Order: sequence, then C-alpha cells, then structure tokens
Amino acid sequence: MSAQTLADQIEAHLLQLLAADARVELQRTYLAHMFACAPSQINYVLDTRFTPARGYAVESRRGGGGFIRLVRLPAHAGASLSDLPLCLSQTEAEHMIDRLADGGVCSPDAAAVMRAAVDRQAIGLPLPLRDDVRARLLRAMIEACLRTAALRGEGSA
Amino acid sequence: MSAQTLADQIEAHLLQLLAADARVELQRTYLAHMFACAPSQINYVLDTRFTPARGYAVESRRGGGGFIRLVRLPAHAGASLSDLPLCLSQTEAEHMIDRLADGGVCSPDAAAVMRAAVDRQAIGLPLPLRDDVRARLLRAMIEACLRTAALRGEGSA
DNA sequence: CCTATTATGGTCAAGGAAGGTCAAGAAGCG
DNA sequence: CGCTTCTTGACCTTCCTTGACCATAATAGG
Repeated sequence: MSAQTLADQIEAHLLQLLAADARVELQRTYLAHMFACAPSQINYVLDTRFTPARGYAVESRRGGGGFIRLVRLPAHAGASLSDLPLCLSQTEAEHMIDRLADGGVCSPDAAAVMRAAVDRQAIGLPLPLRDDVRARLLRAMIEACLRTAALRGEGSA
Repeated sequence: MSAQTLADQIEAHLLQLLAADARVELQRTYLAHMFACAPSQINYVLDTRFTPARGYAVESRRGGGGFIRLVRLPAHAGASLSDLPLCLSQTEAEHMIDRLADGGVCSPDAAAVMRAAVDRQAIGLPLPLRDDVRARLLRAMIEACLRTAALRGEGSA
C-alpha cells in the first residue's frame, strides 16, 4: 500500500461524490483550489482513473460557465468497453449490438441507429481503415448508451 | 442544471416564449434591459442558439419602431434527406440531430447515439475525409430512424 | 419636399472565464 | 539506477460579455 498521493486523494473525493450521485458536476478550477494543486492535475486524475474502461464517463464544457461532469456508468459497463477490439468487422459489430439490445442496455431504436452506423456502405472507406473507424464508432456509441442508461436510472428530476 | 450563464438564461426565456407561440416579436433594448446586459448580448444568443440549423428564423427591423421577430420553423423544414450535404461539420450534424429529436423523429437515446457517432474523435480521421464520412453516417442513421418511426406507427408530420 | 434628429438594431474586435494539452521534471518503487 | 507514476507550468481552444462604432427607419423642422 503506497502513500496517499494527491491524485489518490482527489480520486477518493470524487468517488465519494459519485457514491451519492451517479452524476456529479463540478468546476476544475474550484477543485484545483480545494486541493491546492495545478488545474491540470484534475485532468490527470480524470484521465487515469475515471476512464470508460473503469466504468465512468467524463463530459465537459469550456468557456464562461464551463464545467466538468462525471457520470458513473452501469456496473457491466467496464467489461463491455474494455475488451472492445481496435478493429471490427461489420458482422462482429452487429453481433455485439444484438447482445446489447437483448441485454436491455440500449433501446431497440438506438440499436437500429447503431446498426446503420456500422454498415460498410455508411462508413464508405476502403478496408484496412474501415474496420478501424467502425471500432471507434461502436465504442463511442456504446458509451453514449451507457451514459443515458446511467442517467435514466437516476430518478429523472 | 449546469452553471446557467447569462446567455443560457436569455435562451431559456426566449424558448419559453416560443413554446407558447411559434412567432414572437420583441425589442432588443427592452430585453437587454430586462437581463441587465449589453444589447449585443442578445445578438450573441440569437446568432448562436436560434440559427436556421436549429430550426429558427430571425427577422428584424432597425430604426424607430424596430423589432426582432423569432419564428420557430416547422420540425421538418430543411431537415429532409434529399438535401443532406455530402460533407458535414460536427456542429452542423449536432444541430440536425437536435432538430430530429425535437421533432420526435427519433427518441432521446437514439439522438445520443447519433451525437456520439458524429463526434470528431469517434470518427478519428483527418479533416477532408472526416466530414465526408460523417455525412454518410448521418444519412444512414437518419434513414434508420425514419424506418423505425414508420414501424412504430406512421405519423403525419 | 428635404434634411436633421432620434430611436432602433447590427457588427466586430477585445477581454475575461472557463477547461485542455503537452512536455519536462520530481517522486516512488522495484 | 531505471522505470513508472505524479505534479506542475506554459501555452492553447472554446465560450461568454461588453463596448465602441455603424446602419437604417420613423419623424420633426425648415
């Protein structure tokens, strides 16, 4: 067990917030001030600890009134995201989408949209590249599904 | 809700007016006074939030008795498949998706999936190509939406 | 009539308020 | 020591807000 680094402390703080709420909104500058560190330290923590593979999603907006939003994804999320390959055939992708729809992770019409997006004609690129792009697209779309699923589960207020 | 900047508040106010009436007429100076801001702030809100791409039209007249008129365009105008360009920026695509969701053409979570798919990082290609692929993807996804909408129960428009 | 005045709204560039990126160095840990 | 993980600071991008200056329409005066 290592000593609590600053990054660990910030992680712990955020986890505590996320334990209460599946969705937390905060300001980078405020947090950096709170822990007396450089603002980019916050990004380091987010990048290394709150990744999709670990079951979290981060959204943010810059400029005046900017914010950082942390979302805790449903439990099965990390698994389904971490073993996504970097390169994916249309058939493989379709099977994954089927499983998501069957598992109720996404609605039937979200699944239909995803199937349309992984279609080879829709991507319209030559083959070494196409499977690459498809993998990135599917990952992003699955993340979106998990995000909305997480927000739904929260008792929409 | 997030930080609610002044621009967000003005937008919310205008949306509220537009919810009651598809056509709203108001005075820039009056509104600026109401929100205690520079008149040009009103233009900023109009230019960034009430664009044709988002389904609004703005007309105005200067001089004595001048006014600003806001019109909410019918949900489908301009968003049809036939005039989908062959090349599409992320922002343009997002606005089109917003309109589809507002018009009830697709569900909120289908819209979330589509937004994820048109994201520049998700596509992950250099720029001349990226906007190209995005246009094809969006077209395919919208077609999928329309198909499932048709299955759900043939609406009028 | 024609012009000056006044009452609107429009444009644009500068400045401020967030967050993002990256690379260099420091600190831990075999 | 050498490798990985932290931490920071300099610089960038995005979004918001304001103010100075411009354009146009109605109207009042000559």
